[in-house]
Amino acid sequence: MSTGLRSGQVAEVAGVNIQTLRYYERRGLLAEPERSNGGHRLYGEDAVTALRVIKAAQRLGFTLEEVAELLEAGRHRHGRPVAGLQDRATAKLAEVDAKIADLTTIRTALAAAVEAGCDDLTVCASSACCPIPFTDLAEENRHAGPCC
Amino acid sequence: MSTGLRSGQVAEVAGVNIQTLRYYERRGLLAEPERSNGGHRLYGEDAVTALRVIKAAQRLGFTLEEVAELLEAGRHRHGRPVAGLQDRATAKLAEVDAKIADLTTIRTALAAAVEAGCDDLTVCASSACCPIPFTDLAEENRHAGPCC
DNA sequence: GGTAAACCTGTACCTGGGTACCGGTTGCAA
DNA sequence: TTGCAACCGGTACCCAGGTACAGGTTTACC
Repeated sequence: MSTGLRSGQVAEVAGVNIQTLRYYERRGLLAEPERSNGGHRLYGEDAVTALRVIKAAQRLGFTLEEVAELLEAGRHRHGRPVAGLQDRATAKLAEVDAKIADLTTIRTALAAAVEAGCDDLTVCASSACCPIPFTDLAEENRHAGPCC
Repeated sequence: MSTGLRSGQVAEVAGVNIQTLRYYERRGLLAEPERSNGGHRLYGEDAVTALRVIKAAQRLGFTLEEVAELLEAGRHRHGRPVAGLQDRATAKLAEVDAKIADLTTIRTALAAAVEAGCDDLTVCASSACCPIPFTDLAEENRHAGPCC
């Protein structure tokens, strides 16, 4: 049996904190590795791959909870696609689109404020000529997303 | 002197929680209002405006801390523009642009994964034909922003 | 066999933006 | 005047995704 990588090495290679490894293990994202006689963790190369997958999924907008489910499903899939991966990815895509749209609105307002040379927010708020759409901004729900 | 609005009314009109009013007061975002003899808060109409400003600024991407600074600066400006409002808005604009760019990258990867009908992330990670750019995703720093 | 670095577990803390609960007052109307 | 809703201050808790610290063991190298 290969001796395996120690936690510090895995953390270094994957660019994460050692504590994060243990955190992911607790959260069920990372399989429990072998141990040395003394109880130190000994990881296989696959742990590094697993970390890359987690990081990538996170970047794609999945929460750790969702990543855990996806990985769990992958663990006992038998040739079949992971339940809902396609659906979830499609839903995420819609979320990302919504976020982009929202940020674009924000961007427009911000650009207008810069353009108009806004001086003081409080004054702006009670001046008719300020381009910042205070009311609209306050009204749209804050964390864009067609979410639950 | 006008009797003023009670906290429940302000909260209702501005669409925030009563606790939030007190929270903003603690954070220095909302001026301390008058009090009734019994110690109940009595707000003027301007409090509602102030809340709209805060909410708008938040939506524009400023943190409460930044909003507090901006308002504080506005409080003792004497005709001059608020120190740095233009600069900060411009910087925010750049941040927002960076975020949009980042989300666009994400969107592309996500769309590719959907398009390719990806089945299982773990399998994808070790298959050369998967379009998800695992390495790139993991490498780009996670919270897009040219920030500090 | 000594010693320093790496590792172990468990628990507490961090950020940001609030929200909830508690036991005790006030305000207002009938 | 009595009753109940609204309010008060203070403190604790929520979310996600980690990070830090304390105090004790193990590993690795000389």
